[in-house]
Amino acid sequence: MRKDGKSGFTARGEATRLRIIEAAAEIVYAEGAAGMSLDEVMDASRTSKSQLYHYFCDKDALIQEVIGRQTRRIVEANAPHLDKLDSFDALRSWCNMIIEANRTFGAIGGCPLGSLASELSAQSEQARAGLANGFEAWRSIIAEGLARMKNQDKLMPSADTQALSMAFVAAIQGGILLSKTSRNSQPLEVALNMALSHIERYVVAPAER
Amino acid sequence: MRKDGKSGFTARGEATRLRIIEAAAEIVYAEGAAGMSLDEVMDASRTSKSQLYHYFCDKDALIQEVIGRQTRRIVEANAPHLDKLDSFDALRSWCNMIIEANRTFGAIGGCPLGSLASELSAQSEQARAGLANGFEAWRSIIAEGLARMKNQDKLMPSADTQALSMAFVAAIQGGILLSKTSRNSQPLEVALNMALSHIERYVVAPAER
DNA sequence: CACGAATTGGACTGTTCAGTCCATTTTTGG
DNA sequence: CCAAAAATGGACTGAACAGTCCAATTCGTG
Repeated sequence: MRKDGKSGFTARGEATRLRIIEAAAEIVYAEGAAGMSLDEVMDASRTSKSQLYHYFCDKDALIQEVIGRQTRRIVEANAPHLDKLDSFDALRSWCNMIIEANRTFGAIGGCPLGSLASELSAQSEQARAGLANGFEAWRSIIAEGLARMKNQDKLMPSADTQALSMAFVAAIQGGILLSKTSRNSQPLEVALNMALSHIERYVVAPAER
Repeated sequence: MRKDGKSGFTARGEATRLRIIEAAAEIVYAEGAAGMSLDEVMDASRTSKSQLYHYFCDKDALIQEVIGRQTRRIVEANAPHLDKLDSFDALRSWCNMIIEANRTFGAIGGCPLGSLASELSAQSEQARAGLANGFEAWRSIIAEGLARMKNQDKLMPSADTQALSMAFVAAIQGGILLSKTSRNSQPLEVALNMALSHIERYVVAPAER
């Protein structure tokens, strides 16, 4: 047995494992965790039952991996924007990216993390904890971006970056949910405008700095 | 056959029908629509299979009734507060009611409408439409309350009550989702504070009126 | 190359579930 | 009180599904 990293799987095995998670993530996004059948995953990932149970101890374990993958994807998609947050305009353009992304991919399925959180938080403590970590990771990079703005004197010292970032995630989630339900991007736009205004109160006017 | 109202069922039949909807609503709230089995509904409502199919053409039709029931309950719970909205403080105390209600009943299950919307909007066009109506009914009574405040010169004429009410529902939904996932009421509180501040900008100061 | 480990194929099982069907009981209106 | 309609009981069916199991194949390494 060759040890590649610490996974205990060979390169081929690891590739299969990833293919399964990828396929499962898509199906979960489209049909929910309860709606995903292992047969569908087998078809979509070109694997067999024994492979599924070779790499994951049961369906719940696979769902848990899907949660991790979706968290990583969201953080990866947002970090580039948040890492160079240096003005209120930059914040606004990040919001526009979210609106655009929702229009393009999420108009029907919504936020992959939000949908899973809604479905699983009350059903599985393990899933709930994983999803809470996911939201926290997301909120955290937003908070860091805001903190950076504060350090650059773009935001007032009184701005509570922890609370502001949390409110932002809430606005995103609520907006996406209403947009998905009404099939209209307006609720998300309205919610993000609220979140932006909320932060705008703490923006330091150019003259002041 | 006696015609009671327009339902086509006798009083006993109508009572059975309601008992089924009530039981289904509780189970759906606890386990989701996909997680609800008809056998559970039968047990909880003390009915048989044939009764379920006598009153509802299939499971989807029953779920649709559950959506209607939950909408009505939310509107009924909020209307008393929103009908006498006459100050920013009244708005604030309505928010406190929401936080309290969430702590008491919804800490685990979240918002019955929000959870269903998240689960079903992408799966069933009929359910999505029903849920969109539900959110719209809720938003609408909030908008009416804000409009009343505007008529009483408590809010500036420039306040867009339609957009403000929509943002409020988004904040509620996002806050409830994060609170349910993190098992902490703080996200909901933070989100509602944001929504309140957002409206506070349009409050007419006592001196001005 | 050979041997053990990793990987894969796929049949099989037991359960759960939505939906069907027919028989029985209860109620209603004349 | 009696026929017709409404309401109910509950067995049954077929499909979907998670999970098990054993055999076959491929791969890595000495």
